[in-house]
Amino acid sequence: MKALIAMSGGVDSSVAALLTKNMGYECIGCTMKLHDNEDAGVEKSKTCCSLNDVEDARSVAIRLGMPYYVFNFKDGFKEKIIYKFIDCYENGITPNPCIDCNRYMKFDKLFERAKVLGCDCIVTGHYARIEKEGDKFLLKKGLDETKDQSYVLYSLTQEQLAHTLFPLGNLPKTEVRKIANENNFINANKSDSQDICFVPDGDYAKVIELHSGKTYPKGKFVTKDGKVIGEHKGIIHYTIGQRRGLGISSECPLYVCEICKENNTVCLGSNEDLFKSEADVVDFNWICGVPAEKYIKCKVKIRYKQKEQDATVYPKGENKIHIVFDEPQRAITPGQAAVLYDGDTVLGGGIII
RNA sequence: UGGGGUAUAGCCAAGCGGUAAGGCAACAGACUUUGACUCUGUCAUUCGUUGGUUCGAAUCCAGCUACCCCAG
Repeated sequence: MKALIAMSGGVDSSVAALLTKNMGYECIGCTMKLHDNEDAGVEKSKTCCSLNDVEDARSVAIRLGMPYYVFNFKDGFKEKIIYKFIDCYENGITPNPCIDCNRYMKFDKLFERAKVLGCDCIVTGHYARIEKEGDKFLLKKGLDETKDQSYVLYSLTQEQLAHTLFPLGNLPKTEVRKIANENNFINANKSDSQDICFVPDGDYAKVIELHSGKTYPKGKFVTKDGKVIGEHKGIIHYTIGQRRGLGISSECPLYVCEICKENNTVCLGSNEDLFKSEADVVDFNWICGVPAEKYIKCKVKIRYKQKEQDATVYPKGENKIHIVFDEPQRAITPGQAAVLYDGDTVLGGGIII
């Protein structure tokens, strides 16, 4: 059996590579070159695919005695992730590029590449599990609840699940670090990645302006009854539920309640104003391949790092659902993923509109 | 121009003779493979200004300045 291992240069994928090799697979290590942070004039090591990261990945691959390649996926990444990211923000929507990257890069382009190289499966360092039940593959949470990444993998199909390995799914993060240390991996104590990889300094709006070549017009901050209370910096700077950076002082903290692209306005209100009980979700992927036949009671996560919430889900055709939460949820945000769980098992997920 | 009122941080604001609360904003950390939320921390040696009274003044008194209101 032959495996293509996606190595970011971090601890997780390095340990995943080791474990895959130990399972007896013939392994090929690779790193996807997705963008150039160096171009943006930033060199920060906390992100994926910088030169340093490539060197770290290569170092581990060599130590493990496996061939190692760097794939240039910059064009595809720009097309599928960065441009979509920009498009969302321009329309007052808040994207999750990590999910798109998994979907279009790791489990599509890289998947294709694996086939070309004659690999039977691809391997990543995600904290999630794949189990087979009958003739269906199940996507389950990582055993380490604090690191579980099943949320960002909801788009996987049966075909992809059948040819994917998540060697870290059963391990706690502490154990992964320990294995890395025991094997003297160069990145054993490297900090976890965070922030959007193509936005290394946290200023995503600047990156949008850089890539789009546009500037975005200022507009009005309004209250829900239409009163103008200030000027915003352009709608790309805001997301639902946001408090920081509004620059408006008032009796109580103000939060972004609504972004209106048509009027170029941002509606502000209190924390209470953010709670809603229903959401519509499109582009929905049922992991098992077929929609539920009727409504189901399950748990739903509407953002990464949120405890899943009880809800009733109504399937609407092949790839849409309507969600009614038992308790109103704070800041249900268009563009973010809603992922359904039955216990540890991911039922599916889609994009909130 | 008369009469009255108010001046405390970027904004709002407590303080009423004993050594500058609090909220909002901002900033810095923590958290986090998205954006957010959240949490922690920082943020007036000085109270419009100049004098006076007092052991001690943001607090009391007087002048000046600015703004607001009512008259005209």
